[in-house]
Amino acid sequence: MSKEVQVSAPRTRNRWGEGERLRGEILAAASRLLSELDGEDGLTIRGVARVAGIAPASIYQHFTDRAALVAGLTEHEFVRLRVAMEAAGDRVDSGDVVGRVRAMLHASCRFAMDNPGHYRLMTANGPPGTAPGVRPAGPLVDVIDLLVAGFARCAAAGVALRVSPERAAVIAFVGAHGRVALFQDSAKHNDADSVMSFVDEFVSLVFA
Amino acid sequence: MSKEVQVSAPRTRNRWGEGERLRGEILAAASRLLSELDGEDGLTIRGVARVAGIAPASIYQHFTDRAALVAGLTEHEFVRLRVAMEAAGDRVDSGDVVGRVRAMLHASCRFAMDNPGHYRLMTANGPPGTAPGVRPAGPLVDVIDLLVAGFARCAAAGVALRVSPERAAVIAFVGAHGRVALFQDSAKHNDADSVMSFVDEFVSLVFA
DNA sequence: TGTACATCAGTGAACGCGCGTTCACTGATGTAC
DNA sequence: TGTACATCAGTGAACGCGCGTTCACTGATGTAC
Repeated sequence: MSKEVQVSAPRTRNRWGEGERLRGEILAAASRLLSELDGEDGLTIRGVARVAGIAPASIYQHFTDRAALVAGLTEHEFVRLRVAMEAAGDRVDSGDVVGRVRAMLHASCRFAMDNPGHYRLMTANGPPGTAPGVRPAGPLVDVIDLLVAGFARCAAAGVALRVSPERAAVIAFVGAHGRVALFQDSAKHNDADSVMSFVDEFVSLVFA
Repeated sequence: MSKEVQVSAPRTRNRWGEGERLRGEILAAASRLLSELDGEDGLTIRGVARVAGIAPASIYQHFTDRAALVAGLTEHEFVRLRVAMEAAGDRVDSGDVVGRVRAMLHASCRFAMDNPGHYRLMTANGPPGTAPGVRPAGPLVDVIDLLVAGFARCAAAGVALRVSPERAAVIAFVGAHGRVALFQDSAKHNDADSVMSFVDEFVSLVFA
């Protein structure tokens, strides 16, 4: 696999009042870069600028420094993940409550497998330390809340759970995450089918 | 927290024929460095040399390049993890088959929580891709095999499992890993007790 | 309508830094005769 | 026993590189009068 990264054609600058568009282009370039070279280390100001076809200095009009760029990208990708999970859930007949949960989990696995670099970035740096007693916030919690709601619908529909919906959600997500993360680079164990069936097996464990 | 890293006192060189000792000192220095600055990026040849109190060039007598140093450290830490898990298992009465499995899992969680940098290094770069059909090898598989044996002893002792011992081992380890990895930086959710009880809950799911 | 000025999007060149790696070396300790 | 040489553990200085960041700038487009 080549380490070369495609450099865009020379760009034409945005028109007056459309300067904010470059922010999006920068995030898109960063996202592309992270897909090709996985690992946050490869995600440099200069590298992103090269992919975006702009001068490194231009990035500083939209992000105060490298950390802000990485944070911006992370948030951007979390939105993508949540949207993908919700869409996958909605694609399943609303009567099939268990199927909806499974579909959301599958979507998160697919996201992780399709975007290993992004996923690592998103999960490597967890949410900042949370004071005890306070309900933690952060994008990860939002994702898990999607699953909590899903399991709660199962319980409401009369599907017996061995644990609470909150617990089930954490167990399922943690399991899916662990599975994908641990065998990320193992060709044999990370084909989509075996991951999905592992996750299904996992889910079935929380049901009575 | 200070970013300063304690620099050793000027060292006295090893005696004739004892040059190999420096290899161990280098690994120890690298390990220390990884404890204080977590993240593989901080693990530089020059940084390790500083901590070890030697010249950067000296590292090249024991490791061909930075990658070899990182690989050496990884292997070194995997040995530590396996030893810790085995010792924890042996500390439990051999009649308590379930307790032994739990103890091994707890030991792996404790290792991960005490050495987040090391653990990330060990699990971030999974084993190299394995050809389909071949049983994958690698240090991670060795760790999981410890658990497979543990669950197999449970089954042999008449404790009913909902899945095969192999499956149970993967599920338990993946769950523990996911739990620790996902909430690594979240103060509220990563105190030892809550991790251990989460893992116990997890383990109980695989039993009938 | 012209024209001076303000604002915008974006740049080129330079800075200092820490990095991995190489190379010829130093000085102590062993060995052959 | 002496002495020449080999081997060892480890070093100092230099190399070229890519990085994050800054700063004064350029040229196009809008606005005030």
